[in-house]
Amino acid sequence: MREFIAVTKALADENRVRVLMALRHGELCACQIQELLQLAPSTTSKHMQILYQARMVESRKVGRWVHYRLPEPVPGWEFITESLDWLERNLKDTSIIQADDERLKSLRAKNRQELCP
Amino acid sequence: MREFIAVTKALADENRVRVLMALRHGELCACQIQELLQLAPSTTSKHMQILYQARMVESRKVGRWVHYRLPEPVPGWEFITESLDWLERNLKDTSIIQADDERLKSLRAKNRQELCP
DNA sequence: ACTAGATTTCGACTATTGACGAATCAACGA
DNA sequence: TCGTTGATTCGTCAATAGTCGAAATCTAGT
Repeated sequence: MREFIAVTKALADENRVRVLMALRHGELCACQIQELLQLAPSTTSKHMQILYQARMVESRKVGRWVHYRLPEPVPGWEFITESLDWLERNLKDTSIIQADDERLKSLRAKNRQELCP
Repeated sequence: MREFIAVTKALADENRVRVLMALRHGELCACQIQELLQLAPSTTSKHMQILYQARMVESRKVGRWVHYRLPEPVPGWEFITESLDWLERNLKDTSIIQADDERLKSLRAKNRQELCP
């Protein structure tokens, strides 16, 4: 129950929901997430920490850069992937997410070089 | 998106999740919910208000008594019933909910008379 | 070792939220 | 009408949460 509530609390913020929706297209670097959300680096880091602790994202470090992605399905933790499916089904056509998806195209293309050199 | 976040915020509290799980067995009166949660009447009322405004519960008034129940499915609001299904699938076997279910048996039986005379 | 860049941690501030008791409102019965 | 009861609203407090800038940490290159 405690882990479940950690997930529901993680979902109770629009910026974090936007991050999860962005990650459904594939891994993103912390700098790309920060650029997407237009938040301070520290705020972005704090949000990612909450998602990480709720096991809603996984991360790997490449040099200075941290890449986040959605988690692999794990037996016993189906409620996490189910919640992510629930987000996708219901939010993929909303204007905020579609605007984010649009911006993500350029963010993913060019900012691999400019944002994460 | 705003309504969706209202739902995720409503889910971000254990007591409110417990209420929703309790309501899956059928309608409850405010006094029964209050008894189940062991919270002050004002706190209980505030929680139910949050659930009501997120459209996660419906209510009807009978004299002094207010009865709450889970909402009927409404086209365009599938994310609500989907969230409730998500709760049920993943929490019905947890100890907190099972303990609640046990207490609900007596609450539903006797307290129709003692709690809501 | 020094510099630069990315990220995290820290501290402060503001906003939000959960909890309570008191006050208020609505309904009911004498 | 008045007193009682159930529920809601209001006000207060403490805790939590989102945000920022500064500082610290980590990594890489020279």
